[in-house]
Amino acid sequence: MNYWLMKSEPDVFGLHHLKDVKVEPWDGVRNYQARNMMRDDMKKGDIAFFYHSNCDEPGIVGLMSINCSGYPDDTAWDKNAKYYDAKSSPENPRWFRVDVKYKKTFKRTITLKELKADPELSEFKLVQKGSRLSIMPVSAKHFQHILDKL
DNA sequence: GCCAACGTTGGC
DNA sequence: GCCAACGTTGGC
Repeated sequence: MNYWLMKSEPDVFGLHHLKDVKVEPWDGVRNYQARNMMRDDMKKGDIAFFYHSNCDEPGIVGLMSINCSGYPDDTAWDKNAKYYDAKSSPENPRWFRVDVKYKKTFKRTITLKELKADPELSEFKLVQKGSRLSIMPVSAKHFQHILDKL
């Protein structure tokens, strides 16, 4: 089983939204590195941190599980969709998504500030300079270490 | 294949 | 709202 961290802006789609709907496609990702992870590496049963970005208190707010491994993101060929991409088609899909399932809301946010201050997490991509990946792997060791902060 | 211009992300 | 960092695009 693998561990992940996935970012979302709470004003657009936050953990509270996922809690309401339980299961949701993680669509609209238009970045090749993130796509490759969803397409090739994410498996049903994997666990992911839900990270709130672009907000007052950026950080990890809870847990979800991967409910379905990667499959084509059909919003890419929906002309009315925000992330429409003319180069993607049902015959030759360029973008992929997974389904995520709500698992848990933490009692408090594990803030980015806190993660950055932890020397044991210096190798964690999230805290490294200029990291903009919206989806990233988390080692089992880092995952447990972060959970232990609660 | 280089690289300048442009767009996006996301912390602050 | 600013801007640093990074990814993508497209001319050459």
